[in-house]
Amino acid sequence: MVRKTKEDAAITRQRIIDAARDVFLVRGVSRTSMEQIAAQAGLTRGAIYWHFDSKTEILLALRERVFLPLIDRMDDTLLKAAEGAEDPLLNIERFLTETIQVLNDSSETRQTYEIMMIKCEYVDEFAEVLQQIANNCSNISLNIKRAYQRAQELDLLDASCTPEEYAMDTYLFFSGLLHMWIKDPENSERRQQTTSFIRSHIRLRRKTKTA
Amino acid sequence: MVRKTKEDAAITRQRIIDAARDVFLVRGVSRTSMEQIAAQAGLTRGAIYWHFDSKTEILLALRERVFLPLIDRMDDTLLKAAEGAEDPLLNIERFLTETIQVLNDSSETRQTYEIMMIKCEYVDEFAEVLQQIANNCSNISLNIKRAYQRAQELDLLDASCTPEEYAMDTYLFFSGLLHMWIKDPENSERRQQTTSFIRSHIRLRRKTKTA
DNA sequence: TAATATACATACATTCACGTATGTAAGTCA
DNA sequence: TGACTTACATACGTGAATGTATGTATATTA
Repeated sequence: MVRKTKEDAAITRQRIIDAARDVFLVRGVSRTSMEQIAAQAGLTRGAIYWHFDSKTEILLALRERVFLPLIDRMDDTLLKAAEGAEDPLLNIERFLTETIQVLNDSSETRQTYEIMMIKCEYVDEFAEVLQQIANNCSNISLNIKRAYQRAQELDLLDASCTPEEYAMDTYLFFSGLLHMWIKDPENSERRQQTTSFIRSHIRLRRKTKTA
Repeated sequence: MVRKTKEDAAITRQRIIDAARDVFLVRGVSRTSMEQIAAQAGLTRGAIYWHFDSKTEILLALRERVFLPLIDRMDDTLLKAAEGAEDPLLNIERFLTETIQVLNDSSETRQTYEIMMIKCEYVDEFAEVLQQIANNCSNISLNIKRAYQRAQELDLLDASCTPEEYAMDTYLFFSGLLHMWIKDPENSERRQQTTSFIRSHIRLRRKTKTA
């Protein structure tokens, strides 16, 4: 069994990505060798070098496979919050909850996030990834702001802050929440309270909160 | 000039740490070799191996030198917030502002944070560092909670959330703020607005905000 | 069905970083 | 003042990872 069909090759490629994710998670990206990835995938380095030019490309493939769908999903939810007829605050809450839910449901996503957050060094070729992430984040930030502006139009917002201020506060909350969630051990108390944290965060912003 | 006095040796040790910080920041911890650190410090690997057993020990020394003082300072400020006679909310705000101020003023602190956040992989020996950081954070989190409880006793808190909820929200805000601050480029717009972000975060919690 | 491209495995050469061993001049101490 | 220790520099051996070159059996295609 040497030469495979195209479908087989696609499966092999995915096997490599999955294997890399497993090894990256345990050994960190830098300390992971091509040999280790190959062994985990039940292949040799030759196979890996045929599918990928370098370890960096594997990591990029790993990232694209998880980040892009999630970013799209987040953008969608937030766009609904900004333009939909429904309660924008509820939609922002939904955006936060859904994102955490994805991490909860998909171990692939969860592990990839963990690798990108605390098992990877952003230098040289990888500095640009940080820039891409920043771009995604600023887009999310913008959409959160729009949603809050919509909420203000609907007179749902407490008057103590501007939509811009609420948006930044929520963005920073979200960022902190992701980091906490990833770094906390599985089934930790805080992880399970996440939904509650999100609810109180949103509750703070509602006009009728003292009613 | 070979053998130095004890003071000279201490200076050399510090030179190594400073050099390591410079190289770590550019090349990342894993890609940095002892040789590169030595060159940056104007020494040879022999000197480094005399002062440190491994690269990990240099990184730990680098961390201790910056983290411990900052953690102490944060604990102090928060303790004052929880026990002092002054407005606890103002003291929480001060805690946030002061911490960012340290990052602003001390390039050593700023660079060390950047290394720990995005130029370092938390695996093997370094997994325990993550645990230590978690412990520090949970202590900070606890003190924030106490400060909010004190604020509630003084009837300064808006009633929409409990002190625990406010504390977690502030902790997550703080965490997100640090990450944003470190990742943003120098003199970025957001970095300069940090004080404003903090103010509105605290303003949200004040009872008299609608007055 | 022959030619060619594909999907790997195997083999090889090179580099690089590491740890250690050894050298050495100056400081320290009795 | 001599013996010992310190604070490094230098030299050496080793393993590990890398990239590439080559081999090869099977798909694919004309």
